[in-house]
Amino acid sequence: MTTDTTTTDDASPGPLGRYMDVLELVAAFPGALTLGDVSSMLALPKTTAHRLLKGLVKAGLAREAVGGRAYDLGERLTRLVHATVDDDWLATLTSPHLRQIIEDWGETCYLTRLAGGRVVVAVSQSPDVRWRGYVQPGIEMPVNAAASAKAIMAYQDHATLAQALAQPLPIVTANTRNDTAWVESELEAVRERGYATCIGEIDEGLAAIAVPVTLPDGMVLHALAMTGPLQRIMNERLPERIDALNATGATLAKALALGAKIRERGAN
Amino acid sequence: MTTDTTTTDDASPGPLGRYMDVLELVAAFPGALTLGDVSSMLALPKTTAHRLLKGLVKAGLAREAVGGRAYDLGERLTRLVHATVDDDWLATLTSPHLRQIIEDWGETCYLTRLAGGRVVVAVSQSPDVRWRGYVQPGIEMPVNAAASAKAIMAYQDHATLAQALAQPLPIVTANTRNDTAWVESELEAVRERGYATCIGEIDEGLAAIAVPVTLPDGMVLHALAMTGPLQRIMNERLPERIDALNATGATLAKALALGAKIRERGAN
DNA sequence: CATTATTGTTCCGAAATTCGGAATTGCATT
DNA sequence: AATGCAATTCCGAATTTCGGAACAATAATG
Repeated sequence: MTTDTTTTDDASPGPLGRYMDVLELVAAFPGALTLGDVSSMLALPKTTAHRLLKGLVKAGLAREAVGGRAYDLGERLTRLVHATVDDDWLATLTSPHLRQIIEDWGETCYLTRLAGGRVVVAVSQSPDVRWRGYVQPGIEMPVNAAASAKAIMAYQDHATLAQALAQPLPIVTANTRNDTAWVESELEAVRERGYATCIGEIDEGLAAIAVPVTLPDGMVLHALAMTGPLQRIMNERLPERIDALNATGATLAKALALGAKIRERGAN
Repeated sequence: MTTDTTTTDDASPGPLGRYMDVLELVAAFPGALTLGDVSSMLALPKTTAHRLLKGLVKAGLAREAVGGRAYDLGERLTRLVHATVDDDWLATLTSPHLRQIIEDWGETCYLTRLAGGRVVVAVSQSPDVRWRGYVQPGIEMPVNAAASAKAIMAYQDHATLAQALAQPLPIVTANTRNDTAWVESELEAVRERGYATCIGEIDEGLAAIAVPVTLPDGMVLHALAMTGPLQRIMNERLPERIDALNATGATLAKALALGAKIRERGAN
């Protein structure tokens, strides 16, 4: 009778829950994770672990390593992501420019884009490997906290903005605010200054600045951002940083527009 | 023959089969696929489609678009891939060099690496978007056909090679051979010439050439390859191409070794 | 503004699946 | 040979899924 009420319990792992746990583990130790490892690390009976792994393999999410005694990720998984995220060509197009910023400033910078009403990271470049985990392609940037999201949302029509604000806005640190009025005032400030900030609203010690990337037709679908330790980002050289971002942003806008046109031409 | 559903039936979709079908569909129309679409396209009852979609959402593989009336891919999916394929830093490191080749030769080129006994694409750059589908990161290169796989496998110890040859070797075109003896002679030829070829063995009209990337310690874990239409790749300028690949390969070897060292240092 | 289509969601019994303990096979080491 | 360990198969009990039908919510229409 251990089954509690669980009517429409949102917190339940769902049918795929354990499969995902295993998959996550496989991803953590690709090509080196054995059945026994899964069994003991997740405290699952050997039989169950075995069935889950085989299920993943059959689904194409995982595959057995050549030795046969280990598992790693399946092709289907990577294919799914790369097929969907057409940020692929976008990365090719913009990486050099982002790298230029790194050389000049030594800070992590990234390009975000509006996708399905959300702002997600499209391309990111960092001088330090340890930043990789922070801004990964595909990660969503909340409107009420991230500079890059503010920079984009400040230039959307009312409907898009309203939808975004209707979503639950996360509270991450003590500096995060999630009341609609505040967000709107923040966006107004962005429109006045021409750039957006995130001051300890996602991580206490970190700050980010972002500028909108305005396409030739006047639309803003992307933002270019730079992030790093709060003191270093928000120091007296801030105006210079903004100028640099704006300059690169203008270049990117042209490249993006051209890229979209070429891509469209090929999609017949 | 106990029952109709045979016990170890390899062709069965498995428990995740229908989930994957739905996920595939979501990936095909990200942010625009509605419940009804899934239901009718996969000929599933509305109820079933609904349950599958919710399951995917709960697992983090999909998520509802902001409007609430559509679905797109979840963050977890992209995160899994990007976290696993630590080709992430590798891409950062090598993309510029690959792009240089594109500028010089106008052909698709890519870097493969040995991962868990298989050769998989790590980074790929192409002048033409339409090539994207061909060589995508994560895709496996068969030892008996792909130039990049031959280039790597030619320099592995006997055990590794034996394991690779023990795998089922795919026949893709009329030019594909999959007998072990032939593969070994092909690898011997690679060691003599210093480069590997794939002449219509994966696609009738396409060819590829690849050189091993020899790391400072003498190990070969990567290959650098160029691919394109058969007549264009295998023409009289072939020696020049090989030279170009070798030159870039030497550069990459240093960069890779350094990158690995840095990465190792940070993993404490 | 009322009405009608359309789409998304909940309910629930029947059916099929998973669950995991125990026994078996296969592989590598001593 | 013999042993130890990991992977796999077997199978009854229990939980889950399956999908038709009713229901609710939203968009389209008169």
